[in-house]
Amino acid sequence: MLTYMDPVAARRPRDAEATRAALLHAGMRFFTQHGYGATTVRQIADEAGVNVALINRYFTSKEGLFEACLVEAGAVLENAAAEVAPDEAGSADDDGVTARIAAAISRQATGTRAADEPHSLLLLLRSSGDDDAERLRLAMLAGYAEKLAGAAGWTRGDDDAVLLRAQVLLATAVGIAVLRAAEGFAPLAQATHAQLRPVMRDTVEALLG
Amino acid sequence: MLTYMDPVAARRPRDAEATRAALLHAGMRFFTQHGYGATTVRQIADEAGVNVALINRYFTSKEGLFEACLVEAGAVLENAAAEVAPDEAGSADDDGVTARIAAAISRQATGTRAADEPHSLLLLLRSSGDDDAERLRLAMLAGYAEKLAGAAGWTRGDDDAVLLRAQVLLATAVGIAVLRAAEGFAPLAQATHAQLRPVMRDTVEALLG
DNA sequence: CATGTAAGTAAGCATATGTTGACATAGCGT
DNA sequence: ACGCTATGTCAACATATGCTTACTTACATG
Repeated sequence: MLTYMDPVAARRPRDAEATRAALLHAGMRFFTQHGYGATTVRQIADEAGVNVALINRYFTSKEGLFEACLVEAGAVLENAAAEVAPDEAGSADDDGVTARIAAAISRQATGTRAADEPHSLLLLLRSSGDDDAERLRLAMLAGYAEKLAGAAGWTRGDDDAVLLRAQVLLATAVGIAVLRAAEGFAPLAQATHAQLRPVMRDTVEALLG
Repeated sequence: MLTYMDPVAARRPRDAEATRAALLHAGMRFFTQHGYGATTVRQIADEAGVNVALINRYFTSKEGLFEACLVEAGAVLENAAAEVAPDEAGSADDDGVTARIAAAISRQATGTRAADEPHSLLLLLRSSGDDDAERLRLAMLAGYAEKLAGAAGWTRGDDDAVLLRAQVLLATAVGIAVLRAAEGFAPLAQATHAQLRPVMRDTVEALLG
């Protein structure tokens, strides 16, 4: 997890860690919004207020930066998943579980991220064409779905039908993120947590209840 | 070396309409799969087996081709929507409606399109950055959601809550399309209509029932 | 202060990209 | 057969792109 610093306060001169973080942040923003191929290294460097060559210094290549962004997005998502399934394993309280999942998904979609903070789920939908990155992002998405299924009592080796339903639930979360990214898609794009949660509640209940 | 016309392709005779269609088809494939910015006009022309310059002849620019692709995707989607809501307005048979919607979404996701046939919903998620194209794709997505809501009895001016739920349903369809595009995302990516339909049945019931 | 090293900069290279304009040719009406 | 026009080809352009190389500057350490 990164702590993004105030870009003005980030004037700390010659701080390798800070510029690395700035590049990572800018990369996530652009890769999420425009995809890998449509993003240029100069855009990223400008956004980060940093020289272009430093991308290659710190991340070897554009591709390297992209993979680093994927890993970062995965870490963010890991946190979100932890919220869905607290590790107290004893909770067989189905009603509580579905409610918590619904709330988590709704909050993740409507969550007040800083305006410049990219939505991690969206980054995981972006492809660079590179096989390594492809496997990485696929594994993260699959892992997230398994975590959802796990919250409903599923474990590896169990019936695939449950996992399929969890993946459809993930699909809903993904679709909401995608459609909300399109400004003007009312009422979904402007829906608040209070409005979205009951909808998700019904959806989760239908899929994992 | 002169690249004369492919001798195997039997010298397609000069047919403006055919090459226009070939370019449109190739464009849809590439724009859908790689996005606007990551697709090059030379890729499209090669795929279509046609000279690059013809893109500009028939569509003015890469941007023009993209907009034409959006319109084409909208037309395809229009057909799919017609399947959801046959125009016989008298059907207040809620159970039949939800079942039909679920079947239509499932079929749209798992449908046996030719392998090279792009999924229209996915193209509508791609952005070129151009404002006109942006409005176009947004209107198409919104229209599709309204059609879903309409199948559940909603009409313009009614409670937004119903439209919101229809949009979440559309989000599910979108998310499924996106995740199925990622090869290896089992079991969703390999799910058949028979497997997916009951899942969608429950989802639609929960959202619009 | 001197100096070695980490951090940052500037310029350029090789290739890719969208677009254009001049040219070629097939096919049709006359 | 002749030429006209729609259709298609080719080469070039201006710029964009990812990356490397040689250079400069700040800072910690002696």
